[in-house]
Amino acid sequence: MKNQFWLFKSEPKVYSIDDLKKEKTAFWEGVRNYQARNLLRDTIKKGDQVLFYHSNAEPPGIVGICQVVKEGYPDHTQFDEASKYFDPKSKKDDPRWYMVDVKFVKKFKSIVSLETLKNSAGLEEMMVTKRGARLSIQPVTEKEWKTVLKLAGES
DNA sequence: GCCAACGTTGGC
DNA sequence: GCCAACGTTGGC
Repeated sequence: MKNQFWLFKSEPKVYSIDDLKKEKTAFWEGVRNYQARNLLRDTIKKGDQVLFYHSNAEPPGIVGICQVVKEGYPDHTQFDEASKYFDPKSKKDDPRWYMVDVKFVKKFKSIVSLETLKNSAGLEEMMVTKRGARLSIQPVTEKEWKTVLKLAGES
């Protein structure tokens, strides 16, 4: 199947593009929202490309690209009592939460800020530009992907 | 730090 | 199964 495009949000204070650059690959842990879980478990495939978005940042925006290297599997932090992502209601034989693995691809020379996204033609329907769009894993169209790369000066 | 938006929980 | 209360997200 043709690769799909996504946008993953992360708070840079928790996990930034620089952390991923340093570690090369990472588990995308801690997603605790059912809609996002369904995407991680069922829809996101190996090879899919991902815009890395910094939320709760100054400024918020897209800072780079990563790629899915392992498809959805149970998020081990849900069973770890020491983790802030621990979920006492999740069963080992019926895990509630899933994660994927991603690898670093590139960091943009400069951030494509949320403000820029909102002011760019062709991105009017992009989920992240809509108010109240809190979903941390969002689908991105190929057209939106290309537009963002152009804005970043990377295409 | 405020608060709007929205998801989840729990009493009934 | 409704919905009020509560918690979280995340821009500003």
